[in-house]
Amino acid sequence: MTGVLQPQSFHQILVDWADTHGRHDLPWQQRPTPYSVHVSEIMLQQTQVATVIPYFERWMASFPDLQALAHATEDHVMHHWQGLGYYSRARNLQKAAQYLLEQFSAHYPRTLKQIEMIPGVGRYTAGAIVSFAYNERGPIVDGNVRRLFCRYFAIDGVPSTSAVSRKLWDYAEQYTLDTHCRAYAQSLLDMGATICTAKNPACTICPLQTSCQAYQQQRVEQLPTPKPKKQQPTKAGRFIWIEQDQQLYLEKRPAPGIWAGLWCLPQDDSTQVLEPQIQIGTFKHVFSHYKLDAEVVQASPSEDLKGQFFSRSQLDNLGLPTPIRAFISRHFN
DNA sequence: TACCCGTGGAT
DNA sequence: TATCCAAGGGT
Repeated sequence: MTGVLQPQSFHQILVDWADTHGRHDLPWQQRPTPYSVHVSEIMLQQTQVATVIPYFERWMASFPDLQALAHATEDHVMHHWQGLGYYSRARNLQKAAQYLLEQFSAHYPRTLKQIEMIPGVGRYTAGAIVSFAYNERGPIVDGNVRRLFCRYFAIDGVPSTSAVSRKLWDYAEQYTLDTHCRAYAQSLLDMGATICTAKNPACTICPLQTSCQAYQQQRVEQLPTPKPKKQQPTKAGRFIWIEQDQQLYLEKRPAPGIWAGLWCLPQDDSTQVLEPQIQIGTFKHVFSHYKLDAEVVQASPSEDLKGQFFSRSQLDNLGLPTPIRAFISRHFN
């Protein structure tokens, strides 16, 4: 039995391990700038690396810098985010570009505190930007670090609770040195992604095995403490199909709310149906916190339509929710 | 604190 | 098929 390593040793072991076994070829690791790091970190929130890569490439080609993003149309921005989910990330990213343009003349601030004031940037993302873009000291706690630390230090309790979260950030502060900052931050993420994984962790080849407290206690599979989950409700939804002259009527979804900023079939939230309606079709969709059981019914154009009619080719340049785009592609034309 | 906010990969 | 969960932040 042995205790945990001191920060210096811990740091060196991870940096050395990552030099050989870490990831070095991800698109956002090539010539990182504050902007490219910022974009990639936002896209990577709750989203797998493989999913992000093509989105990142398209984004950087269309919005190569803060100016391009700040001046882009919202529709253009949302079209680039279509399918990634959590669409407030995209709207916040553009807000951030406008904020940085106005407040900092398109130069990212240098301090963690200032970076954390950028719309959509929290404590983790601020630390990541400082680490990856500036190669300066920026503690990070994300899902990877959470898993690694909960196991390495044998931290009990649900990580999202304030007490455990505070412990995790305390360890992050204590174990983040001011040397090899970029490599260390990346090593934490790589360890979490390839060794200290949620399922079937590769303890046998882990460079921290001998001092990992969960490993010594044979509790690797039990940590971090899983959050008790509640059953998600199923909601019924009704969407309206209005077609005229080979064009389909869509409305832009308001913020806040689901699919904010995306174009969508108008939703009918009234509970009572006055008359039998012609049904175009149905679809089901699963969100992170509820299920949607939807039907789409036909209607005729009325007076006060707030949205617009679009031809099929025009739809290609809009941001639409994934299940709505799928439904339309099955039923339009 | 608890909930809101999407989608798709992995098992 | 069901469940987990993947570089979180805002309210």
